[in-house]
Amino acid sequence: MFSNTAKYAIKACLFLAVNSSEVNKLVIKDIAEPINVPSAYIAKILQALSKKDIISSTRGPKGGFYLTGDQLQTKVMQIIEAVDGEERLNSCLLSLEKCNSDNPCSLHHLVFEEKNKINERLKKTTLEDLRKDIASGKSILPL
Amino acid sequence: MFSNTAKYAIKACLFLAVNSSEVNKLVIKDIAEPINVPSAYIAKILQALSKKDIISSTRGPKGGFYLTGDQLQTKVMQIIEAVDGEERLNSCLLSLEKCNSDNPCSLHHLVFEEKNKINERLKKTTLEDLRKDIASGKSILPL
DNA sequence: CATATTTAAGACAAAAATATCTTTTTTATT
DNA sequence: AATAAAAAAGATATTTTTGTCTTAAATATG
Repeated sequence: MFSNTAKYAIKACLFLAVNSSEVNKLVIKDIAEPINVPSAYIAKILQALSKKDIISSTRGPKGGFYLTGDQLQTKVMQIIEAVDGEERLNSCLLSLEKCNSDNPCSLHHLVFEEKNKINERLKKTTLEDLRKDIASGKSILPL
Repeated sequence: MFSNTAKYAIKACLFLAVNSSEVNKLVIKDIAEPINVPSAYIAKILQALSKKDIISSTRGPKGGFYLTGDQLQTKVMQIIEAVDGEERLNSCLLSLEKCNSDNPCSLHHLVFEEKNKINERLKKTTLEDLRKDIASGKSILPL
């Protein structure tokens, strides 16, 4: 469905949403270990997310990664697109260039509606939403 | 969503469903070109599908690939699983080992229902079903 | 200002997926 | 029986994804 990189990115952002703040920054090691992702690799991903302003970072002693209030409003889809590009989730199941409802590939109607629903949710759901679910016990932090 | 290999496999099977029969076998070149997949690569995939009895083949002059009546009843999901393995479509979005409704990862409830619906359809829909859709103009052959 | 700590950047490495090439086996036809 | 056509099998090559390592830049603190 999405790449490993995207999964890692979502896990890391969620972990930051739950555990970080502007006054409680987290260093790479303290993110990588709990979410169970190679630390040099997640470092690269966090770097990319930071460059796209999806997360925040400061260097030096007492530095680390964190989310601002604004960044808690990031949609899950934005994270996915930031690392996987826009294509991946929106492309046709059979990779046809112009598959759409007027010119549907053979699997189009099998998945169209549900795929759209999922995409709509990913576009609507924010890190803050997910954080609340975790806080209330509705879901668990991904480890 | 699924691998390139799975997409290629589905395309090839659909092409066979529409264009082949026990008395009208197709050689690799005549499958690879129309569906726009590298012929040496689709050859390997067809080999694997043939070994799993999802398609049929005979060697030598007048040989080639084709589907039997029984094989037209193959479910799309069987093709996907034959090349991608069972994991890919059933695994958790965040790759948690034990994500389920009792122990849901943070994205679980965002996609659970729709993912299930899609999977159910892929498990139910046969090549013959898709062939009919194509014959009736409801969808197009993937090229 | 020197030092230590942290992310940023860039080069490099390994593994997996995708793709190709060569040889072998099967089989229809002459 | 010889030949040619086709898939099967296996080896190799390329590309992409995933992962690591090294050096540079920034910054807090003594």
